[in-house]
Amino acid sequence: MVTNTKRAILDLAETLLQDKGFNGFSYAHIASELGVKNAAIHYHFPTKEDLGCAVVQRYRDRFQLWVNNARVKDLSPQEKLDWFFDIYANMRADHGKVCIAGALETEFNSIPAALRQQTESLTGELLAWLTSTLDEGRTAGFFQFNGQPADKAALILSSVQGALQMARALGAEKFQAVIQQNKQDLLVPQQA
Amino acid sequence: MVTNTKRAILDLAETLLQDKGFNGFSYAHIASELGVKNAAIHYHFPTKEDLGCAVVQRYRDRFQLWVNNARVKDLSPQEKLDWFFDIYANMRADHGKVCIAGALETEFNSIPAALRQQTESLTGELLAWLTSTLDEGRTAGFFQFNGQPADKAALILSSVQGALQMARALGAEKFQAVIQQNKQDLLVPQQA
DNA sequence: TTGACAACTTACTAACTAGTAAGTAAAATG
DNA sequence: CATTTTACTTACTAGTTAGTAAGTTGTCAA
Repeated sequence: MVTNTKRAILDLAETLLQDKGFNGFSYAHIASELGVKNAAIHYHFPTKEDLGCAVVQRYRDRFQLWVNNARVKDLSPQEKLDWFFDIYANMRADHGKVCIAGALETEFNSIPAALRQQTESLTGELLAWLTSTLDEGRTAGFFQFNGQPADKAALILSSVQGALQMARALGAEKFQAVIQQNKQDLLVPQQA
Repeated sequence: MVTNTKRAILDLAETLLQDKGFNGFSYAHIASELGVKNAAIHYHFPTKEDLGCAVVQRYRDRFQLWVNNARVKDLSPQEKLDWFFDIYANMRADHGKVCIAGALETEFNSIPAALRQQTESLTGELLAWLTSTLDEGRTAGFFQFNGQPADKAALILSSVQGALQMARALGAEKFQAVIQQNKQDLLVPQQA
C-alpha cells in the first residue's frame, strides 16, 4: 500500500529529476514543497539513492505496463512510433522536462551505484522496445532504413533524448524538427 | 596573459563539467586536485557562474578557431563531418566525457542565468556550422536527405549529444552505432 | 630601493546537504 | 481494551557548499 505522502514524494522527485537533475534538488526542496519535514522523506526513502531508484523503477514499470498493454501492442508500427514520440513531446510540453535516462546519464559519474544500474536497465528497455518496433515496421514494409534495427533505434532514441535537452537552449521548434526529421528518414519512397 | 593556475583551473573545470555536470563538482574538488586553496579559484573566478561561463566561452572560441581555420575550412563536406564526429569520438574515448552543451542543457533549470546564455550561444553555433556543412554537402551531391538542412542538423547534433550519454549506460558500441547510422542515413544510393 | 600590483594563503562564515535518534499521535490488530 | 505498527515531527549532527576579508610573498617597473 502506497500512502499519499509517499506517492507525492515520488511524483515531485520525478519532476525535480527531469527539471533540475539528480544533483539539482534536495530533501529540503521536496519537504518544503509538500509541507512535511525532511525526516518524513527519510522515513519513506532512507537515502537519496533509494529515492532515485524508486523513481526510475516506477518509471520502468509504467513503460513496461504500457508496452505490454493491448492499447499499444495492437497498434501498427507507425502508430507505435508516434505513441513513443508523443511520450517525449508530452515531456517537452510539461515545463520542458527532459528524459530521465538522459538526465541520469549526464550525471552518471556523480550518482550512486544502484541508480547507475537502474539507468542502465531503463535505457536498455527503451532501446529494446524501439529496436523490435523498427524491425517489425521494416519487415512489414512500413519503414525503410539501412543497417541494423538496433543501430537505427540507438540513433532515434539518442536523438529524442538530445532533442529535449537542445530544446531548452534553442526552443521547442528544435524538438519538433528532430521528430519530423526522424519520421522523414524512415519514409518509404513512393516510387524509385 | 593567462597564468598556469588559471589555465589549470579552466582545464579541470571543463573536465569535471563533462564528467560530473555543473552541480556535480565544487571549488573544493578543484582546489584539492590542483594543490591550491579554494580562495585561489575565487581569485581567478569570483563566482562559480564566472567559472562556468569562462569554460564555455573558451570552448566556443576553440570551436570557432577550428571552424575558421584552413585545416577544416578546406576539407570536403564528408571530411568536415568526419572531423566533427571525431570531436565527439574523442570525448567518448577520454574517460567517457559528454558534450558540454548536453550537460548544461540537462541542468538548465538549476544553473545561473549567464551560463544558460552561454549554453544557448554554444548550441546555436554548433548547429549553424553543421547546418551549413550539410547544405554544402547536399548541394555538391555528396549527401542525400529529405527536408531542411537545419532540421537534419538538429537531428544529427542531438543524436551525437545523446549518444555520448547513452554510451555511459550501455557502452561505447552504442556511440559508434549512432555515428555509423548517421553516416549511412546520409549516403547517396549508388543506383536507383 | 621603493612601491605597486599580481597571485596567492589563512581563516572564516552562513547556508545548505544528507542523514539520524528519539519522541508522538493515530490507526490497525490481536 | 491493550499493544503494536505506521506515519510522521522535533531536534539535532557532521560534512560540504560558495563566497569573503585580511594578510603574505614574490615580481617588476620607476
